[in-house]
Amino acid sequence: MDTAVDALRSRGLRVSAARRLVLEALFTANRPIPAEQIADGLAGRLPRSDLASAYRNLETLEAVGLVRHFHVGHGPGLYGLSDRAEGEYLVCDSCSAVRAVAPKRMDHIRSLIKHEFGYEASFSHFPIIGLCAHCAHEEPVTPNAEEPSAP
Amino acid sequence: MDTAVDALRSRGLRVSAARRLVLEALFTANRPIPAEQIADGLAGRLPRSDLASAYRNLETLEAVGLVRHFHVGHGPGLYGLSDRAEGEYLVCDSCSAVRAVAPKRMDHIRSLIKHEFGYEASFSHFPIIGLCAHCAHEEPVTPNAEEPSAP
DNA sequence: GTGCTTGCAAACGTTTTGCAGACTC
DNA sequence: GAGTCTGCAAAACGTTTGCAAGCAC
Repeated sequence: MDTAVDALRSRGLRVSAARRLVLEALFTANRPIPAEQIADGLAGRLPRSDLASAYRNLETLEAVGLVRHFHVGHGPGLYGLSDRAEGEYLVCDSCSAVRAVAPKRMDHIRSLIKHEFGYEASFSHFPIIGLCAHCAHEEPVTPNAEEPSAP
Repeated sequence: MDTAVDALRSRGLRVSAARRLVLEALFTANRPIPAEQIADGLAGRLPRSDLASAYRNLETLEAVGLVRHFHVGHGPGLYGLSDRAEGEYLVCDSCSAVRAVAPKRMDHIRSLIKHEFGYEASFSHFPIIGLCAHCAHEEPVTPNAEEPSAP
C-alpha cells in the first residue's frame, strides 16, 4: 500500500481519498473484482465512492502499472493489483471461475500458437475461455437439445 | 439460401422479409459482420431493416444452427453463417484482422491446454487474441513509453 | 493558489425488452 | 383467423465524458 502511494507521488499524481479507496478495495478483495464493487465499497466493508471516479482511477493506476484488468466473457471487466495478478487467465464458461497462472506456465502453449499460426498470443487481457475440469464433467456436452433438469 | 429457408420452415419458424434479409446479408458479406451492418443493409447493397429485429433474428437463426457469432475484444459481436464459419478464430489486437481456422488445426493446442490446466478450451466464441505475424513485426514492443511517431 | 481530482449527470455503444400493429401460415 | 414477427421506442448494461466545485500539493 505504501509502495503504491509512493509510486503515485513519484509520478506527480495526487493521493486522494478516492484513489486510496480504489487501492484499498483491491488490496482487501485480494482477487480481481469489477469496478462496481470498488464503488460499492466491497458491499459495505469500505466507504462507497463514485463509479465514474473508480473507472478513472483504475485507468490512472493501470497506466502507472499498479493495476491490471482483463475481461471475462460478457460481464464487466475485472481489476486487480498487478503485483498479485498472476499474469494470464483461464475462465470457465460454465461456472465463471477465474484461474490465474504464471506466464511461464503458458509459454509452451504460446509458442505452439506462434509456430502454428504466427500469432503472438496473450491471455492476460482476454483469457482462455473453456470448461474447467469440474464443469467439463458435469456438462455431458448437451446430448440432444434436452435441458438437463433445470432447478 | 434455400436450405436455410427449409431449415426455418421445418422448425415451424416463419420466413419473413426481415429474416430473409439477415440471411442475405450474411450470404452476401461472406465473412462475419456486426448486426449493425445487417440492419444497414450492408451500406446500401440491400434494403435496410430494424436493428432490434436483426438481433432477434440472429438469435433465432443461431438457435436453429444456421448462424454463429463470436466476440472481438471490445466492439460488437460478429455474426456469420455457420456453414462458412471455419470454427475457431484468432484476432489481432493491433490491426483487428480476424483469422478463421478449422477446429482440427486447433486440436493440438487444445489438448495441450487440457493437459496443462484441465480446461476444455474453445476459441469459437471468444477467440485467441494476440498480434498477427505482420503486427508483431511492426510493433517493437513499445520500447520506452515513447509513442512511435503518431500521425 | 494552482490545477489535478472529484462527484454528479448525461452520453456513449451494444444489446435487450415492451408493445401495438403487420404479416405468414 | 391465429399467432408469429415486425418496427419503433425505451431501457439495460458497462463504460466514458463534460463540467463546476473541492482538495492535494
